[in-house]
Amino acid sequence: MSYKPAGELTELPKGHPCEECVIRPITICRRLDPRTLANLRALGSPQHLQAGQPMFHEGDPVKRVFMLASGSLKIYTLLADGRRQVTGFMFPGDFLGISVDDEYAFTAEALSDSELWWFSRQAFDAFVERTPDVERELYRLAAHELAAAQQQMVLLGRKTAAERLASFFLMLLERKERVSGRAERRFDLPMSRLDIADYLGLTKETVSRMLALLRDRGLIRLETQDRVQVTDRPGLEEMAAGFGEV
Amino acid sequence: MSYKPAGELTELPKGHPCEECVIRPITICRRLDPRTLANLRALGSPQHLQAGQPMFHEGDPVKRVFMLASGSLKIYTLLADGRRQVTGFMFPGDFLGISVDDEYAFTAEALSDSELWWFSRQAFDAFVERTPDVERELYRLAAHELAAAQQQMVLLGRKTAAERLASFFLMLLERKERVSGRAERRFDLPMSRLDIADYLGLTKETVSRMLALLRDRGLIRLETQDRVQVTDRPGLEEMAAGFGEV
DNA sequence: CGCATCGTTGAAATCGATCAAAGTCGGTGG
DNA sequence: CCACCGACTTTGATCGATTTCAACGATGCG
Repeated sequence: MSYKPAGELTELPKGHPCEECVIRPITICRRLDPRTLANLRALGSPQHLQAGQPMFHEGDPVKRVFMLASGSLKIYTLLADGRRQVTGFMFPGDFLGISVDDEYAFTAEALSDSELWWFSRQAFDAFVERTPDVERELYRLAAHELAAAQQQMVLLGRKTAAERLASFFLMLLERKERVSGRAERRFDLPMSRLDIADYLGLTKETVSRMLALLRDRGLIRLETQDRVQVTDRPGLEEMAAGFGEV
Repeated sequence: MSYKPAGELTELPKGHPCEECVIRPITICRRLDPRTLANLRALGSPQHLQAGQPMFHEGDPVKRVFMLASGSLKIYTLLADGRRQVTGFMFPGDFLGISVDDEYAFTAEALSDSELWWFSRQAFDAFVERTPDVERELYRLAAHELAAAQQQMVLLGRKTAAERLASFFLMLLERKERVSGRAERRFDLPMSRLDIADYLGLTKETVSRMLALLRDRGLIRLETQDRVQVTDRPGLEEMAAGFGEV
């Protein structure tokens, strides 16, 4: 195991504006800048995940901290009878696994072949202990994620199926823009229709139908099954905000 | 204005297990112990809110940090056409208002006549700056709240109306137990049926019907319109977990 | 090329929403 | 003390958005 002292993780961009930060419940999922990412590659231990392979399960003890280097993951919780709620997706650069509890309250599973680096939990904790500013950074990230969680509650509690899908697409587009730093017109859907449905509190059939609806209204175009082009962004934003129909 | 230097806020119980901690999106809502509460009463400035009166609105600049001393509040977000999602309720001892952003992304409104104490945002920030352990405490609280937010996503995305109400009741009961430190059989509903509906992503009529259903199944009894007695807790827990019917 | 998986589309069913009316509660004033 | 008023809650009947069930189509891999 090529683990190195956590004290070397000083390259974490503490003052970074971090608008693209994403934290998962009881986790930090954070987009790191490329330079830092390169540094972390050297410090952590690599791990490969094939598409569909779980990174950990609900109830697993929390022993590691992860950073996703390539690929994508879904994070979900199951009810006893199999109903599933996807609570988030992870993309390259996201950081995950910090927790105050002893067990994961969810499962993380690779959507596509993925590569990640990990650090032992206790070493990371020690690093945080030694580096006071990181504490603030973690808190700031958590606060951002709380805001995102609140938005998702509005989506799940009060938005229609079409509004949910429009909101989801805008989220993916905006995230891509924050990462690339420039306006984007298209984005990928690395997850299945079922994954999207379980994220939006719908069924895969409804997702498929709403996809057709957005397409027929000229808001989007499906370049391929897993690639979307936004053809009318203001229209999509109206739809997401609840002005799609009266 | 009787504001005092934030440096005197050293009575915050940093090592406190904090299982009853509640944080609202972009906020910390934290149950403080009675001794600390007494200290804060002396340090902060008091404010009264009558039932129905908003504490602040979405878009207000975040200038203060609040602690609820008595009464209760609801926190909600509105969509453009008036649809409302209540994202949380605040109870005595909860702490609220820490944010990394400059504006509130929600509205907080008193459910009943309430009393709260506030501290200026910058003074509180300065206090946090000066007291490194508080940073960790804040982060720990945020992580707890993220776990709660995830649970709420499962509720809103995948639970039936009856399951939502059962889950909500158990939440209120468990919260009361954490605060009192002993088993409880009853709890109050300071919020209206509409508030409950907007929290659970339902309508007030459905809430009323599900209330009748839980009552008719012998899981609860309505002592008064706003006071519930749990008569079959295992049954209520089954219902909340999704085993109510197959 | 054929199979398996995933996605789309159609028809019927259902849960919760909406519309409507009656009941309850607390407060107010006669 | 009681009658009335208004707001909230409950209950009933119907409606509709989304789900469920079913079949068909597309895509990708061996």
